[in-house]
Amino acid sequence: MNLFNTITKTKVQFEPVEKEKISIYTCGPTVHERLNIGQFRRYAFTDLLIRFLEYQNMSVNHVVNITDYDDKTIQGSQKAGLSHSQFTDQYVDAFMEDMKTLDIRLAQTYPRVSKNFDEMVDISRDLLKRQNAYEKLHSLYFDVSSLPEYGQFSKTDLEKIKHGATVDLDDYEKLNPKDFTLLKRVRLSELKRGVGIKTEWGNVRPSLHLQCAAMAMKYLGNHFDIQTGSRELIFPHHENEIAISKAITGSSLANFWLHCDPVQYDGSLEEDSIFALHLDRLADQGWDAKTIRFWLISGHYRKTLVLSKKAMRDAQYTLDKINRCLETLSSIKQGDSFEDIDQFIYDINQGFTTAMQDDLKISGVISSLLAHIKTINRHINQNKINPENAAKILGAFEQIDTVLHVFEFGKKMKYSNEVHDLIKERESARCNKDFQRADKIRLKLLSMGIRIHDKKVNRND
RNA sequence: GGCGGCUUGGCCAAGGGGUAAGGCGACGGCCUGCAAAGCCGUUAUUCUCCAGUUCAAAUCUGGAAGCCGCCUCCA
Repeated sequence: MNLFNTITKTKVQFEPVEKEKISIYTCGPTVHERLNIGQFRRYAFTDLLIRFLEYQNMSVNHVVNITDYDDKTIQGSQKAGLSHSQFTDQYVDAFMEDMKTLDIRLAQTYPRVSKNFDEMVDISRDLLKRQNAYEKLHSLYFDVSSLPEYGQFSKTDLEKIKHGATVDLDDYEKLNPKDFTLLKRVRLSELKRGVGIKTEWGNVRPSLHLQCAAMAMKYLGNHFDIQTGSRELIFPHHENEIAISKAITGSSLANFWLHCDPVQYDGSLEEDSIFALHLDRLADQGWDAKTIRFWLISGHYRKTLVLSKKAMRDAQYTLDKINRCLETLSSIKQGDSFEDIDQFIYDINQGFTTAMQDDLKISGVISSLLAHIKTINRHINQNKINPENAAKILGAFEQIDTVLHVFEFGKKMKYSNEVHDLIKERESARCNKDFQRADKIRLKLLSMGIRIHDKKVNRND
């Protein structure tokens, strides 16, 4: 399998450190607010990766950190008048709930920053000893000049970056603006609220870079397989994480670094900004969780994904098309035998596997699926599929869905009695050629959200 | 100001030296009581623009424009 590795900036054959036992770290959320839909792309593409590795019989140990201790959570809890854990717990719960809704495979571990301070302090001490870090006014900073390869990962030329472009340099006391914070001394007001970890340098809180580096090393070791994140994390966050790791162990932490592109929102979903588009806001607008999931994974992870009403509608159309076909397959009672069914099943599997192995090329997956759907529909039209054939095909799609998790199988329609009666009534009206009445019932059913497809299985759309 | 990425039909999206997959939409046909669904067919002489290399460029090279990301406390 090939993956695009940010270290080499090319697609590289993926070789696990330990055969069939893959370790993956993903930069998790800061729990000071509800995540918006765009922020889930990172987890969605990682989900696709993990489930595909598992599809290929590898076991995956996945770690996602929870940043529950930083400026935003500290300030947020103060503002809300809650204890730190009261404040962060509600957003951790919301995050887990949303992950469940999006059917994203749970990680093995969700370590919290607030429970792993010791390792962060240890690393800082180590860096200080190795002279990769220095103390200034009760804060610890990483000395970037101590690491010659610093900047290579993100292709950053330190001579050319504009210092203070995104932060106010007056807030820092670093020797060199290029250096980054490891441990930051807490403010007096924060100290009074009990914020901060006691160390030999004073009461401090860890920087994001130190947090991720420490937890990745603690839970997955000094050298593991894959770290995933979003493109905007490459610099400075991942560059700094790698710097910490290189200074201590000489390794770049993960062998493979994967980054997804951002989500762009066009403003067509009842909110001006994507920040207001939480998962439940989309649900309120009638978008199904599987549709949202399909939209999230349906664009290649290294391409900008557009969020719009049309994009959601397109996702739903495509998904419906596939589901309709699957549903028809499952209702086949008799038919002629599908010629070369085993070859056809093989093609379905190959189409999927080949595309996924090429850096998770989901567009290839979808176009292959749709081509096969077309073939299946053609055979159904000609009555050239028998129940055994249908079961085999459904089995192949079920296999694929262990990775995608978007299809609907054997969705048993729980029609109310009223609906049942209406459908029956319409059938008899049609038999009696009372089409006016039949059409009226069809309209009524439609208003109830039920679409009638004659000569096919009645289904709820 | 620096670094990096992207730009393919009305829209979404493949292809990455050999003559433009697929989906949505639109149009025509089959099926249907009519629809819907499904099937069949049509829909880019051309890939943001300009120049170059080549027998051959959407694909390679150089330049321009537009959009996007990052520039050390957003993760």
